[in-house]
Parts: sequence; structure tokens; C-alpha cells
Amino acid sequence: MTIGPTLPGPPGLHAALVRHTGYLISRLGSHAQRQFSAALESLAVTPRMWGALNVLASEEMMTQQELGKSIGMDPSTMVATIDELESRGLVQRRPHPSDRRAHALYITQPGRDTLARGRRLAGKAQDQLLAPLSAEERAVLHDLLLRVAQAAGQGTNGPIKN
Amino acid sequence: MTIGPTLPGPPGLHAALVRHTGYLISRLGSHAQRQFSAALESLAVTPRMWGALNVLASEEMMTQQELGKSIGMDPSTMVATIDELESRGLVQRRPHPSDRRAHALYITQPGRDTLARGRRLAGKAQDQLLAPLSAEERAVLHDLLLRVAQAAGQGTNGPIKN
DNA sequence: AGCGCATCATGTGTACCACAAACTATTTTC
DNA sequence: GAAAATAGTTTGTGGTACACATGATGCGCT
Repeated sequence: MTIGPTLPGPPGLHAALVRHTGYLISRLGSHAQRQFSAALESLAVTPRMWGALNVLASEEMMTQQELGKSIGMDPSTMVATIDELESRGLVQRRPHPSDRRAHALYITQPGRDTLARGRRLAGKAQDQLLAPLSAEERAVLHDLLLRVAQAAGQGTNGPIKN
Repeated sequence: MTIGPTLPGPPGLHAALVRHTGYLISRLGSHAQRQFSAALESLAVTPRMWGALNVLASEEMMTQQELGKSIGMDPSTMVATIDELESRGLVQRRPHPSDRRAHALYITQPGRDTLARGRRLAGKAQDQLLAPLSAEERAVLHDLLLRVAQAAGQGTNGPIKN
């Protein structure tokens, strides 16, 4: 029956799990990610790449390290991400003016175009995801998540380890 | 503490991304998942397995399908999950009384013990994750996430037994 | 009775992502 | 300058979701 990307059945989350906010976040997170992937599929851009483009578009030149910190992405994950973006001509690696170890990253015009289209698609996906919430509720949700994200935030000092 | 505004050291999500609730959810989701993984590591139980135990503990006999739906897990993922749990003696696959295609799943006493310990650990992890929020805020967050999760994951069908 | 289709469990392969560890080239620091 | 720190890279591990194909079984309809 070829149902689309959405879940076929009527899976109702089980009460025992619905209690766990952490579980909810985790679950919803992968769902959101998937939804984003699907939304951006026509651009052949993964959420990770999209995040990178997003940041690069607003900063004049960044190193991979800086970019990684900006979006909470591991340096080793950055490599493949930038490789891909570069091979697609969406960003460029240029020699860093003052540090020959580092690369200076620049978004290209095609990169900006892709980003613009991606933003529309991502926006739509988000609207769909947050459909059950009012604008006000969305703002509240956003605020709460942001605070949690920043606190739990990127490791550097990962005491979250346990 | 480690909450840095965004300066030299402390992380700090980039403004361009911080706007996207979907991105936040996705990001936070994988973070939460990893945190759970780490928390449950001493029990050698993955979040997925923990979720399964959780549900099995409150239902008298389920098929893998039912379990899968309860926690939003794909049937093909269930197999490995149950395989693992069974090999550990935490759950049992018994012949289903009325459908020979299906397996009837039962949690064992060791499974319940593991679950109990897991709940404590998971609770701690969650407290840590939600540390920046007050009890009230946590409730709000939970409610919002739940609504999103229910709408997103499922159609609208909500016979969430409880 | 028999046939076709839905369903349960399963296996295989793909995709996404994070992170640790090891290594090279380079910059900083002492 | 030699040692320590840093940017980028490669490789391997762990966790998860999902699509698709398969075999066994159940079920409805003729």
C-alpha cells in the first residue's frame, strides 16, 4: 500500500513511556530529523549540511572548528559534511589567511540559493511538525528547548558523560 | 554551570539555527538519546531495549507488533531488540496462544529488576537534562512535546491507554 | 476446499548522526 | 628549538529508523 513517509498505522505511544520527557525528546528528535531529511531530499542536502549552510551564510569566513562549535557538530563529522558541500559547489575551502592548518570556509552563490530553497522546505516541515501547537505555544516550546539545549549544550566539558 | 552566553569557550548555538525549533528538537533528541545510552550503559541496555522493557512490564503479553506500535519502533528493529533482550534472559518469546505466526512476549523477573534499576538511572539522566527548568516548566515542556509527538507520530488516533 | 491477500516475524541493506582514537601538518608555548 | 596544543583528517564503533523482500501463517471469499 505504499504509504508515504508518514507512519502507517495508529501507533499511540504507550503510557509507560509517555511519562518520560527524555524519551519523548529523543523520540521526537529522530522523528524531526527524519522529517527534515525528507523535506530536504529534493535538494540532496542532509540536515547536517543544511545546518552548516545556514551558519556559513551569516558569517564571513569561518574555520571548520568554528563552524563545528556553532552547530554542535563534531570535527570529524565536519569533514564529510564539508567534503560533500564542496563537491557540490555549495561552499569553498580556501586557505586560511593566517593559519595554514585551517581552512577558511565560504558559502557560494549556489550555496545561498540552495539554502534559500532549503529554508522554505524546512519551514514547511516545521510547521507540519508543530501543527498541533498555537503560535504562542510554539514560542514557549522553543524557549524551553533552547534553554535545555544550551545548558545540556555542547560538550567541550562533557560532564554529561554520566 | 557552564552556561556561557556564547563567548570564548562555552559553546553556544548559532543564532541562525537557534531559530529553528525543528532543529533544536532534532539536536536535543540525539543528545538525549546519547545521554540515556550512557546512563544505561552499566546495565548493558540500550534506550531501545529499555523502552521495550518498560512497556512489557505493564502489559500482560504482547506480540512484537503491538510492542512496536507502543513505542513507535519499526518491526524490523524489534527483532534485534528482542533477540538481545531474550539472549539476556530479560524477556521471553513464547508461542502465541492463538496465532502461530506471532510471538507472545513476556518480561522475566530479571527483566523487571533491570527495568527498576534502569528507571532510576534514566530518571537521573532526565533530571540532569532538564536541570535548567523548574518543575512547572518541565510539565509544560512535557505537555507540549507529548502533543507534538502524538500528532506527528500518529494520525490522530489516540487511544492511549492509561 | 481452495485461493489470494493481509499479517507476523525476520533478514538485508541503506541512511543519518555522534564520538573516540590515532595521525599529520602546523602553530604556540616554554 | 623541542614540547604541547590545535586544525583537519581517517577509521571504527554505537545507536536508531526505515524500505524492501521473504517465509510462514491466518483469514475471508468464492
